[in-house]
Amino acid sequence: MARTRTALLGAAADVFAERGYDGASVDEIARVAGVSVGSIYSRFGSKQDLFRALMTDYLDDDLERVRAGLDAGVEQGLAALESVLLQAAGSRPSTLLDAESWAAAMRTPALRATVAAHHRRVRSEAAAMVARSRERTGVDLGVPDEEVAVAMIALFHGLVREYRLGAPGEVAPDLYSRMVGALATGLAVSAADGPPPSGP
Amino acid sequence: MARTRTALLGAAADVFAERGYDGASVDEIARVAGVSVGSIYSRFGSKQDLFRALMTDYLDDDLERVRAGLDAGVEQGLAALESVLLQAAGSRPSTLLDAESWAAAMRTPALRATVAAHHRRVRSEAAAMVARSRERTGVDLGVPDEEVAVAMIALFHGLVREYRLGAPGEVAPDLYSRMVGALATGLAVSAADGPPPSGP
DNA sequence: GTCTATAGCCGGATAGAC
DNA sequence: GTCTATCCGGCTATAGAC
Repeated sequence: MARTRTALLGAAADVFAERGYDGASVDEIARVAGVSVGSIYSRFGSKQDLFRALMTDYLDDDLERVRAGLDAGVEQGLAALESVLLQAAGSRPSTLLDAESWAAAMRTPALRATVAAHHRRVRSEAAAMVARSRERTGVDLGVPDEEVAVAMIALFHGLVREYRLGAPGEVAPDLYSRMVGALATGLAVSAADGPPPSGP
Repeated sequence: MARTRTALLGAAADVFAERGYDGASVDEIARVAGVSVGSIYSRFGSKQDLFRALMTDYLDDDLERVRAGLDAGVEQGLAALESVLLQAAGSRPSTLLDAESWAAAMRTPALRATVAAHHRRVRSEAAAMVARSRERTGVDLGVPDEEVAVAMIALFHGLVREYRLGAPGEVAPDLYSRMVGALATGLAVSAADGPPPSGP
């Protein structure tokens, strides 16, 4: 039944996250899911295919989370970004799967296109959010929305990385919202002072 | 001889980077290094110990690169940061080993302390650089140097991640220096406008 | 210290009963 | 479709000659 598929993908998420792709064993995934190895192979055909299925699922969910987070940021202001970072960093499996998706994309040509496309979708969503903010506030940042989006995303992932590795309290959770705010301010000021390549 | 050790660590860097810890085989490392598996075990005792030796080596080198990059930034200004990012992102093995070090630290308790300590050292170097810039320019950013440092590091790693995964040209190499500049400007402006929690 | 050869194990995948 | 039992290849690690 479809129930098995869900349980299997859940178990796969936990085990692949905790052990990494190569470190994970099909046996353990089956055990955690409460089914037998045979079921995995009847449904997914191979360990790689199971991983691929998990990745597409995970990336879809991730895009949804990004959308929700960005909406919160637009509607409730920068302060809301603190909870977005806390939520993302709070889920250890998600954090590890995210890293795993990047590593797999870097190492497996077949996965690279999928993951890279996901990154472009996320970037595009973030850029749209920047555009909405820009239109609402009427402040021009002087650089393409896409570039602001890339910077925001990079800062986000980099902070989650530090946040998770460090001891509790080592990285302040509201650092993200404060730095995004400062970034926006800085870009706005620079744009107002001098439109980049024009005056002598 | 010590020659073997160097060759082995070089081969280990390449293979662990390309395959990941679990995906790498001792056999392949030996083959790439041009020695036999026996030599590895006589020198390092186990695959894990070889990996640990590689990590400490890699983290030391990384700290050196950070120092060099920060010095360039301080002396030649923000524009130099473009080449720093290009250099870091230009080395595929380094990028992958960096990700591997984070993942290993997250998953292996024995490695966590080592890698976390490295991150603190990097952070502290960056904070010292921020302090030097602050003293030189006389501009106060209104937040602790450490926090600016964390943000700069996070932005850096996040951008390298996007830069490497995306197609060539998808992420502009000078985005880092521009965004760090904007961040500094934004912080300075906010600090000048209103010292955070003081006025009514 | 470095090699070759091999032990011993573990994990991915399949066969075949139900 | 799900189970159990099994195959088989590859891996880490060691033994022993040089």
